Amino acid sequence: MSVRVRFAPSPTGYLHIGGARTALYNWLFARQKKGTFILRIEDTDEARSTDESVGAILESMKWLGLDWDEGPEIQSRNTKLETRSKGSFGPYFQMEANERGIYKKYAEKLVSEGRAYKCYCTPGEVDEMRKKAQAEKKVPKYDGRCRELTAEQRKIKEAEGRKAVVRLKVPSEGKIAVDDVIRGRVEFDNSMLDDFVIIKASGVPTYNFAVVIDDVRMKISHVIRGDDHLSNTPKQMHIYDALGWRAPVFAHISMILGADGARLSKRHGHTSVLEYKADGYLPEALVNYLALLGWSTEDSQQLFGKDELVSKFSLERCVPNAAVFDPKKLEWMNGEYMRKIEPSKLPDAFYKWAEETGSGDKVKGWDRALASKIIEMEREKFRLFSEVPGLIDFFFADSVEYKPEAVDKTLKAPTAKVVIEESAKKLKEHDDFSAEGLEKFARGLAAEKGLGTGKVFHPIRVAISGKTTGPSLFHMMEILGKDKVIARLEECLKKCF
RNA sequence: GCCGCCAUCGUCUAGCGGUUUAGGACAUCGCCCUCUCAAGGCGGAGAUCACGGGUUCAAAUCCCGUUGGCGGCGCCA
Repeated sequence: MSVRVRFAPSPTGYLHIGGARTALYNWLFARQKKGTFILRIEDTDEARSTDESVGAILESMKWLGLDWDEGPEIQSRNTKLETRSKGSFGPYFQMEANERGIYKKYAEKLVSEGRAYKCYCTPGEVDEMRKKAQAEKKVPKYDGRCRELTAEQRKIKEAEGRKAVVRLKVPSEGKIAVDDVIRGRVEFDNSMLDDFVIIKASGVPTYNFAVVIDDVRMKISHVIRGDDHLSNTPKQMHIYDALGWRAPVFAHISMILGADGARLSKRHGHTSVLEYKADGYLPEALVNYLALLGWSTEDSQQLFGKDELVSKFSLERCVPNAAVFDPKKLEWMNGEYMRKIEPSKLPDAFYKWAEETGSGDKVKGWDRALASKIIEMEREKFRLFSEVPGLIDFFFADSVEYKPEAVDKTLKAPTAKVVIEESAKKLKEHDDFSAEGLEKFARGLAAEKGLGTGKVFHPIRVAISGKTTGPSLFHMMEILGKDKVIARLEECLKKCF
């Protein structure tokens, strides 16, 4: 049997971290098994689905490198959206299938076979039933009053102008089992369930119904999805049952939590994949981190190339417990991936990021060739692209911004002033502005004044950069050049003493 | 409320009855390297394996219960 899996997001918001991990696990599994990975947009929520969300999801998938293998030819629909993966096809959309009457066809089949029935109760009436049941400390359920309606009674309801939903007949006794790769066999009492809606009054299928129909239509072999769906699975099992279909293999992966143990949400900071892109994370790093959130190898390996993830991933080694998202570790990992980028390619990668994320204003006015040189030199400092400007912009500034802590720490030293004065004066006569030549100069100055090298190096650093951190002092001076170095030393004498 | 899932260092996890003084990674702390920062190297601290009962010669590992966390109980997905 060939492996066919799908990622089925609902387009009601951006692709978030949890969804991205679900997509990744599906993708990894498909690639490893040489199977098919399908993207299916579950847009049956008529009120909340938006095209912007679809666009954001597709963009996120592409950025993460999670390409899908199948889908309808792109022609009429959403030509504005760049929806294609590697071929000339987009994702599947449930509303498209709905327009073709697919779900309705199956629902009618179930009705004609007596496995489902039309229900004319209004949402208000059903709500009342639930409230009443709850008041009696019973499971809040629909009471099945439309189950045995005669043709005559239906006619009357319809004449009243009532719109019907279709409900599935669910046995009130017995149990139904879900076999899950990660959790083993989980049993549910049928008495917990009611005759749930499979087709809404609008004619649109509900989530549980559409999922099952599509998973079967698309011959999905393994359903890998979030834990939050485990409680829905018995409903879906009853649909498989009623239709006489065999259920796929299930794998419910655990949830991702915020630091406070609550389900990851906006208040925990960034949760959308695109926000991570904007923050200057590398997709390879996010993928690696997400893969490790709930899955691991026996030797606790941390860094994986994508091919390695594909070959080593396994559903059996996914843990059943929820994981807390740790931004610190992601950041560390991103730094690892930054340093994996070939030094000569880092500047272009940075500029590409700046363009794509609209961060161009931060690099405005920079001499690109010079900036590239600096970026390459400072490559080990960067953990995120977004912190690059803050780390190197002092090279391009017209005047130095002196950090108070830096001034306190080094310029307060009694010898600092004379060091800067002497440097400014002597450097005017000094022509070798190579890093080596400058180091020789500074060491010479230290010897001449009988000072430790630190007493010379540090004040100069602060005078020309305004801070105690930064690149190697002499490389920094070389790049800045004679004129700027002297100007900044003089600026410092005016401003800081 | 009912049902379900889960429970090992602060965090991600290894562990699948004896080889464990419970291993790795992030974070944290210290030392080294060093003109600063970063990177790197070395080392430390950090978990009576949620708690309580069993089963067993032997339990982090198996079973039951309690507690706690999370999820679900929609004409949302």
